[in-house]
Amino acid sequence: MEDGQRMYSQQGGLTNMSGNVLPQYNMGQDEPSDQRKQEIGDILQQIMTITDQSLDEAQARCRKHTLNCHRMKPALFSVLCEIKEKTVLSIRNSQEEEPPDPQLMRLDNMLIAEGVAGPEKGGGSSAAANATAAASGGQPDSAIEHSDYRAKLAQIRQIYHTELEKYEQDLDLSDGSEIKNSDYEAKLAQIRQVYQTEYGKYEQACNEFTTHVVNLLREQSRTRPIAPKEIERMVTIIRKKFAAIEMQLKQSTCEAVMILRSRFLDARRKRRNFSKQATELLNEYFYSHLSNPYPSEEAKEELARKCGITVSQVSNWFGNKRIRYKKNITKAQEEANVYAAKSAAAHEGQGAAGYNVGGGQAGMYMNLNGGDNYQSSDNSVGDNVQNQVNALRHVISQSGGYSSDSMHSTPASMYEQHMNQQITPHSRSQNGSPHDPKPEDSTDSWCAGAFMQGLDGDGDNYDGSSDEPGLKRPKI
DNA sequence: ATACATGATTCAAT
DNA sequence: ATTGAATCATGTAT
Repeated sequence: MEDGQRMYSQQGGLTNMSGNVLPQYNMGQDEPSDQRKQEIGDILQQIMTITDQSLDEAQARCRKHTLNCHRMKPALFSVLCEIKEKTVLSIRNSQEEEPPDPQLMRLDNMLIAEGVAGPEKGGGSSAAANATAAASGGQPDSAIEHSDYRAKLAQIRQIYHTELEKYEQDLDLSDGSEIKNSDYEAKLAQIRQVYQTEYGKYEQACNEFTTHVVNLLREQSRTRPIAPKEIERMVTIIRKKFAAIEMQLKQSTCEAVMILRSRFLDARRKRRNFSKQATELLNEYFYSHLSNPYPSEEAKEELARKCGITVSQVSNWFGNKRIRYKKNITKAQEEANVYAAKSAAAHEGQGAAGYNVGGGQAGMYMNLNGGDNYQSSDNSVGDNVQNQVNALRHVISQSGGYSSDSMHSTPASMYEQHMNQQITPHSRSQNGSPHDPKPEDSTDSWCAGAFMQGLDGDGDNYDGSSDEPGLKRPKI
């Protein structure tokens, strides 16, 4: 802005200055006739006044023409150039070459990171190419009037504003509620597309305008002295002004991406419980493969299909299940131990008869699990037996939670099976998915067993619609 | 209001 | 790439 004004005023000043200076030069040259002097005077007059007139006046062109055709023109022109040469030194040959705006760089980086402005992903480069092509191609010829520029500038500005509005509308991802994965992709693609279109337009407008101005200056340089450097400066000034628009565009895009992102993540965070049936199926699989609860990819797919959830969700579920099962087992073991010890001390013989299977195994598993340190909420495993029973029951209900009513057919056999495996460690098999990832040995490799027996837990599963939220587990 | 249950995410290890 | 572990965030029960 400041540069522009300075430049313009400088040019204006120059011409005025020439008005002061020129006569001296002229006096130095001896002119034969009064008529010539008269003509020169006219020319000077024209030169001096031409800057006071708006160039879009109709006669401007004709004046320029007459001026150009005047036989004294070359001489005057050279003189003007000479003068300008001297004055132009003060033009502050600021090369500056300021480093790229850090904020712009930041925005650029982010856009690239989000895949909005990246080089590939299609579209971007071609849009730019189109823009430049259009800019260089759609160039009307040199003589363009001032008003044209005004109009053009106004037009550009208007386009910019309307586009910005439209853009912001697009960003309004409305449909407040759920955003699914596909939605996210779609919206991101949309943003990218809008951005690229806008950027293309921006570039086109910038180039067009720059070319116009350059051409105008070239045209004028036939009449008044304009150094190539000045034109350069002009171009950089224009670019700078357009950079503000560019910045705005990029900023808007960044904001859009951020909004989209946060909303998407929020939506993704929402937890919907699986259907009762789904949980049942999962639990069924889990407990019937307790020795090796690592479903193969195919098994996962099947489970996913049956449960109406995604494979990722199945993976999530099994991941959570395994770890929680294990945790609860240890908890149960600890507490069962305490309980067993206490009850044994209390009434020697048949102490924890009902749990003794579990208690007996607990020691085993305890060894396996070594010093486990999950954050037990209350280790105040007090003296109250009832508390412990409750705790145990709770734990058990957690672990075996699925069985409730519909599974009456299997539990015994399942656990039996499991127990057997306890005893014979290297008995993979079962439905054994042949090459499962982890445990080369089913039984004691992954936390081994459980002891939840006859106690049924209420598989506390709630109902919920099963949509397809984010897929993270197997991040492919 | 609080605690718990549970699906999802993150992070490191392999 | 898959898993275990920790953690987050939310829905539900108390």
